[in-house]
Amino acid sequence: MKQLKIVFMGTPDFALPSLNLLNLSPHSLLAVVTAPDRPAGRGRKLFPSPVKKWAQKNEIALYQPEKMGDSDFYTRLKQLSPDLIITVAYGKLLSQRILSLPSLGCINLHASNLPAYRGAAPIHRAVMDGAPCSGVSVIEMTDELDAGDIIMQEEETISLYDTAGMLHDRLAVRGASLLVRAVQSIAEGRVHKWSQDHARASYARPLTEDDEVIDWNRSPGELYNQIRGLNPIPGAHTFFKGKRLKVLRAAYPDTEKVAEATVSPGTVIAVGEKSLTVATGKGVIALLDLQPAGKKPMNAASFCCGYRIEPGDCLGGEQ
RNA sequence: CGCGGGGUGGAGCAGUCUGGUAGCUCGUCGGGCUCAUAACCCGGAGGUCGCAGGUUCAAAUCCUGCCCCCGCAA
Repeated sequence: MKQLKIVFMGTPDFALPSLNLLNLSPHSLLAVVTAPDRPAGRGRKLFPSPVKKWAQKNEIALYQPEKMGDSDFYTRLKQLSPDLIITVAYGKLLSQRILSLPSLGCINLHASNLPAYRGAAPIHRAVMDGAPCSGVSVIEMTDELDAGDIIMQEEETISLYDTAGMLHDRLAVRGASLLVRAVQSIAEGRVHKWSQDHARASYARPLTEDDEVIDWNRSPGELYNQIRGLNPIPGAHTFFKGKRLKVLRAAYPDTEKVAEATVSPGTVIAVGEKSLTVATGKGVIALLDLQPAGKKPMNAASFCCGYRIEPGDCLGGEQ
């Protein structure tokens, strides 16, 4: 078996399990590439990406090119002469000449069972859609986004109680394992790849503000999926008394028990010990965990204690 | 110097502008009612009001500095 020289590109937490496993593998991690530090958070301070922190802690060479087309970066990359470039949630598209630089090509770990959910937010979108399963795919990179041949793939069941955060963590770990096995197969020269069924491709659009606002006219099931699909970040939100109110968790709407709401969607039906029941377009949904703007997350009981919400009050509207 | 909200018994909040009795809902403890109860009634315990300094006869409240938490935006 050949010991591969690898350059890794990634940015968020999702990439860390992959880095850890690769670092333990017999292959050589030449360098790590991550997005440049940008002013972020309150006060506009500069924050390093999780991958950058990992690289510093593990003393791996680190690059943070502003642009993929940067010729200095390309030169350095070429000097490293990697056999393989691996990307895991890097956040940037690779230029054509970088794609063709490594002798064994570039591969990407994607958090879906491709060709479903290509693109930016596969985990959130899958849960928001109420999809029964997701997965992890290791693919060859081409100039088309997430469309290259599949090297290895595994399916992951999404339970009715999964949140995007829970699925994210599972896929990061499973993906790391899959990635290392894929690298191994490449090193041993026994890759059995297959092309994606492009006719069945779907895209996971980046999340926008509109995705986060709760439309109480939707059905309880749709709202339930939206809420868990956006948990823990960025969170689904509505408005209460003019202020933003995140809805972090709702009870699974049991269709046999969902009463028909006779009031307009968004109206509070009942204030219980454990939940806040709200009318929707086709029944009711019980909210469990909430977070008013400027406050920490709290359960429905705490929220009802302090915020004096009563049946008849209405959620929604604008600021 | 990006914008903004906040730190008050165990939880969530009001009170701060207009200094002067520590308030509300929930929880908790005890008692009562009840066939019974997480329901209802009565009663009790529990708070350095984030920290430090200042003003004042008097500071949760006004002034100064600091620490911490969070929402938006990126």
